[in-house]
Amino acid sequence: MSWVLDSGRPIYLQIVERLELSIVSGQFKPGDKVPSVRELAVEAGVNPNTMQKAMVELERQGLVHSERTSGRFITEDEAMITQVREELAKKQIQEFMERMNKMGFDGEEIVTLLQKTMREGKK
Amino acid sequence: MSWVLDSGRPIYLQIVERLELSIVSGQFKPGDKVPSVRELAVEAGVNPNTMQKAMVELERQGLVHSERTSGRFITEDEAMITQVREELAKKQIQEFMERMNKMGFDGEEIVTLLQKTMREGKK
Amino acid sequence: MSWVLDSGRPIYLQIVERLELSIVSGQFKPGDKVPSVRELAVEAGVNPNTMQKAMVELERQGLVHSERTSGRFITEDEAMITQVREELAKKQIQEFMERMNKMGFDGEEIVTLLQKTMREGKK
Amino acid sequence: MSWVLDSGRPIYLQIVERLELSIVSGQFKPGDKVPSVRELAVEAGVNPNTMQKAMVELERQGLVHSERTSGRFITEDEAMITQVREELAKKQIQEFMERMNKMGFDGEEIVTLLQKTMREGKK
DNA sequence: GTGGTCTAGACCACC
DNA sequence: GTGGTCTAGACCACA
Repeated sequence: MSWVLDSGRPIYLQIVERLELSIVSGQFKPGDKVPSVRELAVEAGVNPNTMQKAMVELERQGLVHSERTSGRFITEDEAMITQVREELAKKQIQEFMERMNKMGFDGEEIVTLLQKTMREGKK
Repeated sequence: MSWVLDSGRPIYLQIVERLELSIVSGQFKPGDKVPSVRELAVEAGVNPNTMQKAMVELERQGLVHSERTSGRFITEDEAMITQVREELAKKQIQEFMERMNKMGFDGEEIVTLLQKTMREGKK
Repeated sequence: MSWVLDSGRPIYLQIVERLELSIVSGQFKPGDKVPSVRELAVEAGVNPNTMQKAMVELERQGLVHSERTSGRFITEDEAMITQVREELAKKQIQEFMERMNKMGFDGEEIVTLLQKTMREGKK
Repeated sequence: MSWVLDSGRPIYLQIVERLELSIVSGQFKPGDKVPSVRELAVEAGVNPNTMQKAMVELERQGLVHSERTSGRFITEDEAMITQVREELAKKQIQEFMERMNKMGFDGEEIVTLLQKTMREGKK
């Protein structure tokens, strides 16, 4: 048993993930201007370079694009956003099932529990 | 947007969770002797006080109990373990659904995707 | 007429290009160990971060991969190298033809001159 | 591996080359008046002395000549222009072939690729 | 020793 | 003001 106590995860990747979520969940809409690297860095309490690194990654994925002097913008390619949304979902599902499996729940049990939880949630 | 970058979560609680998992998943079995606080602290790379705090919490829950002179042991009350197992599962499920909801997936979609993932996993 | 006097080109991209050439031309062979970021940075007279940025780009392309503690290595996927070789060639050709066109040479003339140059080169 | 990162090439020579191109490509026509050194220097964002040096070189080559009081003019000797055009072309070709050779393409391959590129360009 | 990450602070080009 | 690049120097995990 050797543990990494949370968050050996690079900050810039945590930021990337948060921004991906903001985009696929519609908090940022296609075409929206993204706040400047410097602003975001201050908000997040990180160095501008770290934020920059995160933005570069988002750009590589095609979720945002930068206009030299006017800022960064969310892609207007909604198919791209949908695709990322599905990738993120898949990742969430796999991690979730891994954790559940580790606790000894098999697929059917998971589905059953999930449906039960949903039913309770509706009440 | 104001961010806490990962894990303001107290270390000892992260440890508690990991130990709970080890127990409900059967890595530690009912009646097993738990390694000494010092050993565990070294393995986890944390201060013994932190590990101690984690053990106290597990005791409070009833998952382990200490025999004054001979050390700590996993509870033999399997019902208790089962109960914790289900609580943990419920927590996982709720967190999972929260994250999925945030991405705009509703309950039905989640179940569908999950079943699809299971089918793929079997191949 | 507004000029950028050479090399507004980022250093890290110039480095990337040089390394691509070294790889596709066989100076670095598949599986070869790449000198450490720090060594390369000293040789090139740049900051290690700049060299790191270049290596990350090469990695993204798949031309090299890094082994956490033992260093970086040229990919052994020769098809990948061949592909990059062809991309680089295509780029060279297009830039060349653009320049020649700007001087008023059309395709046929270019080929003719090129063949003439080759014949002279052989003497 | 020891690198000179781009363009130790003197600025005035880079300018000379650009002006040669402007002439042989017909942007400046035989007999045209050349803008003043000051104007050109401002456009290019260089020191007037640097631009002056470039003009002197062009004069040496015979591509422009200065009329003491009325300014500088492009030569009307079209044969001279043609000659320079061919020299520039030759230089381009040689540099191009050098680069391609370095990547391991031989003459025939180069011609083949070039013709292929031309065919694609026409579509 | 390796790669990877992060910070702090600077300069540039563009508009 | 924006994004982009670069330097200098630090710390970490891994083995």
